Amino acid sequence: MDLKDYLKKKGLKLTKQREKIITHFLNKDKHFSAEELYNAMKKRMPGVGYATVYRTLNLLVRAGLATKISFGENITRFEPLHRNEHHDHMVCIGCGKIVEFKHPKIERLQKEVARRYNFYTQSHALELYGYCKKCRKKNISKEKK
Amino acid sequence: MDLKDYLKKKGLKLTKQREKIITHFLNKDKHFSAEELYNAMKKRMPGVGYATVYRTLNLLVRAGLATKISFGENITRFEPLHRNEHHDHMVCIGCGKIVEFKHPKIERLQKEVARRYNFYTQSHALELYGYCKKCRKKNISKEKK
DNA sequence: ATTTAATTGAAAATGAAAATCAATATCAAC
DNA sequence: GTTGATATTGATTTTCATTTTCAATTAAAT
Ligand SMILES: [Mn+2]
Ligand SMILES: [Mn+2]
Ligand SMILES: [Zn+2]
Ligand SMILES: [Zn+2]
Repeated sequence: MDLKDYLKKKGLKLTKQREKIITHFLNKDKHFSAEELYNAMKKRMPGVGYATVYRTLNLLVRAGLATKISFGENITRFEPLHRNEHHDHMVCIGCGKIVEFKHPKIERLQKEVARRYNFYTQSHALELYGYCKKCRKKNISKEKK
Repeated sequence: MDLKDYLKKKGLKLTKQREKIITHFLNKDKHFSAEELYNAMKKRMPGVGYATVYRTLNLLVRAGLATKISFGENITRFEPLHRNEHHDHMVCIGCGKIVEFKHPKIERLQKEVARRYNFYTQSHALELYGYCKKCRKKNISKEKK
């Protein structure tokens, strides 16, 4: 964990709640919303406050250990960055399932477009919205009724 | 305008404010936020209410003449759909400028990935965040100071 | 012109996220 | 280990974007 380095550098403290929230967040490989993470933490730390979860999540972003992402809902989600492998997302609008994928060729073509427009890209977001295999099947059987 | 068809079909009415808001929105080729459009309309229709702008924008989405998009800010933007040509976006995080681009090859590769994962794509979002040429220059000259 | 239902603007309500603040916990210095 | 400065906590309030409510107004079909 080079979180400790960050905290020391900034004169911040490692509290019990931070430790537990961060451990939970970084271990589960999910795209947590603040609410989801809060609910998960309540079970292990009944006293936690909502605000602490928000604060910790933002701390992780500042420390470079997480990023904010949004999947078309009007809520912010957070994604651990410790694996540090860039990827994009497929989001099932039926069940909410999120599938990660990599596609180097697409990445390359994105750079190409940017260059064409004299645009200096810092980050990008690519999301496919649709139905996963399961939800697709469900939809088809519904339509038949 | 096949907006009138939609209104008739749904038993809705074409009011003065709707007419003006919609005309303004569809003519300017911008990615309006509700607030921006409200401010633009206030000048032409001092009495308009904020709620009416929101309602009209949502009406356009329901009618299939606009879509909601979000560019990483925590506000919703609306994009006219009348040209009906799909495109993706480059967003300048310096000046807010939005550049539209098309890249059929990227689109094709997206479909390919989806197929690979048995994912049935309904829509997608691809946004490049970075600096436009102008803002790039500004940044460089700042760094030198 | 009459009637009916949709629409409007103002204000209140909502929901996610951030800010406030008094009480508490961390941790570096002793 | 104790102390003390200061960062953090949880509860609460505030903010901000968006939606809802509601009484008054307006569109448009008859
Ligand atoms: Mn991911
Ligand atoms: Mn556009
Ligand atoms: Zn699904
Ligand atoms: Zn710019």
